[in-house]
Amino acid sequence: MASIPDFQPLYKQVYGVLVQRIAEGAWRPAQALPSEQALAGELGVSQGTVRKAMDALAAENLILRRQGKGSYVAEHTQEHALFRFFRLARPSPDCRRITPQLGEEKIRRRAANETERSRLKLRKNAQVVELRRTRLIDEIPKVIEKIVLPLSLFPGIDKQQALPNTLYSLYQGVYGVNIAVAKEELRAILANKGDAKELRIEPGTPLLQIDRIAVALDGQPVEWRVSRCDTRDIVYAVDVN
Amino acid sequence: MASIPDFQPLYKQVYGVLVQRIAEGAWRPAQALPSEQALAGELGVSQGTVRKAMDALAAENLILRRQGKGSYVAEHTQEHALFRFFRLARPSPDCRRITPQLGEEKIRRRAANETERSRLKLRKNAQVVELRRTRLIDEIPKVIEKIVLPLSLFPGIDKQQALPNTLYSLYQGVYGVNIAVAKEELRAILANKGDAKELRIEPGTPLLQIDRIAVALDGQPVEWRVSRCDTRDIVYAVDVN
DNA sequence: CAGTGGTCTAGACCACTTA
DNA sequence: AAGTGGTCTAGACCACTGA
Repeated sequence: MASIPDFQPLYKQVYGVLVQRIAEGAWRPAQALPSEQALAGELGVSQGTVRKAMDALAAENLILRRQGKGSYVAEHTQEHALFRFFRLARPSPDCRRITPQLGEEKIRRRAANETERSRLKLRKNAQVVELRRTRLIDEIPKVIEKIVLPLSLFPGIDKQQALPNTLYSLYQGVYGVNIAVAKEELRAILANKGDAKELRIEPGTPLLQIDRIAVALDGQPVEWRVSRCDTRDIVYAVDVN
Repeated sequence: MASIPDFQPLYKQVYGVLVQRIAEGAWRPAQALPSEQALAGELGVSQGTVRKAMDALAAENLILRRQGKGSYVAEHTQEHALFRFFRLARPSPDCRRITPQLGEEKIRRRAANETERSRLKLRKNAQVVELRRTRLIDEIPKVIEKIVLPLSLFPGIDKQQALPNTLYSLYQGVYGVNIAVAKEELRAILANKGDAKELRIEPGTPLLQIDRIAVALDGQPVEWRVSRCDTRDIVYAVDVN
């Protein structure tokens, strides 16, 4: 009768506890979690149950397990975070992933507009930080990015010097914000005059626009990013399975 | 010393056996596999080991498990296959998936050109079937597709009447070809005159081009598909995690 | 009711890491 | 050598399905 969200299996409860602790920053990135035995003892379940929960965490790239060493909160290192979210590659049959360089960068603080409040679920009068930058491939600008962040989650990020290539490691390391998933929407558009100037191309060149909302472990949207890419020499690569 | 591909864990061997049997069509789609107990007995391992292998199969959508009933080879039904590979949706905040209708269709048989031989790993003189069709959304053509198949894998497919909306269920049901993954490459292009006519738009409209190679369970590329989409009202949606 | 997959436990042994 | 995760087993009980 009761349509209460029914009791979860033990291993899912354990999973939930661990996610919450990671989200709270109980264990810093790259720091070892307690061993399976220790957690099993603390939580009063068998080692196998903890294992199943931790295997699920590992499958979602939330932790990294290494035989003989231990389990670690997954670290958004430069390399890692790049290839997790940056999906541009050379077209087949080459298919090599691309490591982009950073180009020009402008950052400013301002009030959120209506679109931003809606996409990022912000209150009226919320402040955001807007970052615009270009990314270069082989020294040539190929991507322009507009990144919008709620200032409340990232206080003083606009005063930070030298933002890294992959912001997600900064979010995680400095602000304790772990990105769980990113929802992307792709479409084809035409370069306007501003795009054309920054990318050194003709207005009217087709561009791939990637509209991304990054969602943290707790389900809150924490970043809105719109990228425009010149895909004449590179492609956006996905594996569907 | 020996860098021989080392012995696999038992459950991976079991996994391999099961994949092979599915690929061979030992169990037809929608037909029940033997129970965990039965397989464990037959293969001489414990039930837990079979379970781990089958859980992996389920995680990859190769089989479907249902408590109380049994495990089934995943069926590429219309609904299923559509939402697995057809990623067009309405832009946020709506986000509903789109079910496209079928429009015009042309099919012909011919020799493979060099690009096709390379993409599909075909021999010289190989024959292919080329299918061109449009897909409608709300009665308006939004996508044009060019699909190229090796005739050797799909004999007589060009004589088939009434090709379904989702070809993958046909490949699986009639030809025993199970699609394991699809590798997609996306880029922005401009509509040429032919595109424009079929989509009833102006030449020079930006289109999202999706270049997909579908790979079967045995690793063979079995379909090359190039889709061109008018993404002014719809988007290609991806979740990255 | 019997049979299925889902959960949970307990314990064994192995492979790898570090000291 | 001690501690970690990885594999494997055996057996228990539960929840769901269908005859």
